[in-house]
Amino acid sequence: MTPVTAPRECSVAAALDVIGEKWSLLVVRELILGSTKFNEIAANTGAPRDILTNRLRRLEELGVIEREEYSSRPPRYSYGLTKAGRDLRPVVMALKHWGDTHVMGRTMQPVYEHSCGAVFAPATHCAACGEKAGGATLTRVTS
Amino acid sequence: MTPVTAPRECSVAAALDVIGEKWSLLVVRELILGSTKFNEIAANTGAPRDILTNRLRRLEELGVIEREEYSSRPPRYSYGLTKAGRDLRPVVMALKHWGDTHVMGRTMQPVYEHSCGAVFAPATHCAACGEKAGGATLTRVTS
DNA sequence: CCGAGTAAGTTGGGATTTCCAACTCGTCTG
DNA sequence: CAGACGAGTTGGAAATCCCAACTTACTCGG
Repeated sequence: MTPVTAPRECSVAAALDVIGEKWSLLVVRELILGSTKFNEIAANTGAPRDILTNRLRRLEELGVIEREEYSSRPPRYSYGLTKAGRDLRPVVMALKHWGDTHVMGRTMQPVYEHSCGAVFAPATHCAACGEKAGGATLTRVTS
Repeated sequence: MTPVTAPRECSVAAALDVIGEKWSLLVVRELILGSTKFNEIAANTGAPRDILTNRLRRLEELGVIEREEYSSRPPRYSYGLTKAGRDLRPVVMALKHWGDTHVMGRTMQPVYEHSCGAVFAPATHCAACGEKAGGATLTRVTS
């Protein structure tokens, strides 16, 4: 019997521990969009430089990003996503789509066009069989 | 030419302004999982009660959740998702999947099974034509 | 050689948020 | 009447955040 005060154990919470701090996900967005250098990331996200240093270190520690020394003396580093970081793409895309439809409202045009010509809206499918994954097609295996 | 100091305008940032504060997305998760009452949400998320009050008010203001009076005298409210809130499901699912694979590592079982029998992994498809949407199939329409 | 510029941070200090435990208020329950 | 419940409030300490200025180590133009 878990004590009454124990919050739910959950991988959403675990994920948010890693990328839920302010600026973290914007850093990931920047890296997805191709920024690599400290100043670029700072300018494009608007994050304070000291906080950014913090986030970059932490994300590196946790294996989301990696930095590469592109010059020693003076030591200069560039940043990039690891596989784990690249796997955040669906998260950022989902967030982007939600922001487009529910925050930006009607004041902005949709931003992506699929190769079929339609304005892009994401639909979640099963990666194994390719079929659309609605709520009814999914069964919870663990609590 | 945009001034050097302007951060990138972006719906990801806009979305994070709404649901990027600490606890906000966990509140949404709880509502998706079916919690409706203040104490339930507080216990299951672990959020401090005063912060929770704040987040609930803000999310209501922004149209993500709504509260319903289920008893006047003493006034008691229950919480639920609006359409905008329900549309956050893909975001939470994507986050959950990422947490499962990259944070929980091998210490936990995957949690969903698709009706085809495979362990569920999400793949993003175009909602219009149903085809898989890889990076190359998408073209940016606006900056 | 001198001054300006670039890059990636550090630093100090104040402003803002968060956290926690305890308290309220009105109403049901035994 | 003595709790207990449900949904918050409150006060004050602790942790974070933000900003502007500074540092270090080069490179480039004149």
